[in-house]
Amino acid sequence: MAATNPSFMNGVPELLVLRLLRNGEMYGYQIVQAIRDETGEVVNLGEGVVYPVLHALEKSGAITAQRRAVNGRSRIYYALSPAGASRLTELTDLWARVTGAVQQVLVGDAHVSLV
Amino acid sequence: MAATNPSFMNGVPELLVLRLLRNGEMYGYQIVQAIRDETGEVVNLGEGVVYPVLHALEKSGAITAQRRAVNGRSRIYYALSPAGASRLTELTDLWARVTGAVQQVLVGDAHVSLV
DNA sequence: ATCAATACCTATCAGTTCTAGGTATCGAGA
DNA sequence: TCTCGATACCTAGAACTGATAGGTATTGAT
Repeated sequence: MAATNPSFMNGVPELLVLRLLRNGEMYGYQIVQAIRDETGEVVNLGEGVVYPVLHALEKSGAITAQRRAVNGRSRIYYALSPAGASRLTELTDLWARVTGAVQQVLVGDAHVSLV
Repeated sequence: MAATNPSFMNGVPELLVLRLLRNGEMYGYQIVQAIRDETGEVVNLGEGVVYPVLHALEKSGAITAQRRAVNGRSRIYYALSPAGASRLTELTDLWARVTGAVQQVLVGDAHVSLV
């Protein structure tokens, strides 16, 4: 990151996880699948990516964890905290700003070579 | 990267540089400023980022370099090669796919928690 | 004479994602 | 019964890349 530059797509996993949790609690394995499914497999984050993100988010207080047994399977359900909601808003804004800025370059013809 | 996952925003600097050069040749310092200006300072890539990208692109044959003196200043002008144009198309597509996929998650309400 | 701007460069740090494993349970099918 | 795929969790280390922080040299303005 840096005060100057908004760490590009770094944080995309974080953004996706937070956004998914906004619709209700989910557990890790489910999140992994949801990301794969909802993006039409364009984005396919492995468990090795998602779990550490979840742990970091929990540690930072953005989400809360609650172990629960369902169908004889132990799952850890995560829920968005108020702090997490703020963080989500923040990241969503950043995402919009950055993609918008890049898009502007992609579309624009501002620059014209005068050699 | 990986066969499975399209290295997120990694490559944004590369994408921006290639796109700028599509409008005509430019030199490094100019590119740094163009990125800053055209993105309204949202994206501000330092010279330490841009120059290495230029060198890598030249090495891979995506752009060609030509040293020229202008106003007593030595500049290295870069121009897009056909290979670079292909690469640009490729990256632009990837960019659209990834941002589209993320957007889909950001907007969608597909997931509903049934607990 | 100094200092900001121009114009180039590289080495190293820092941060994240990806890979590649590992454990354990459940249910279906051979 | 035994196996194997799916479910569900986890971590360590590799790999990549952008960011930082320097460095050199010239021009032109104060």
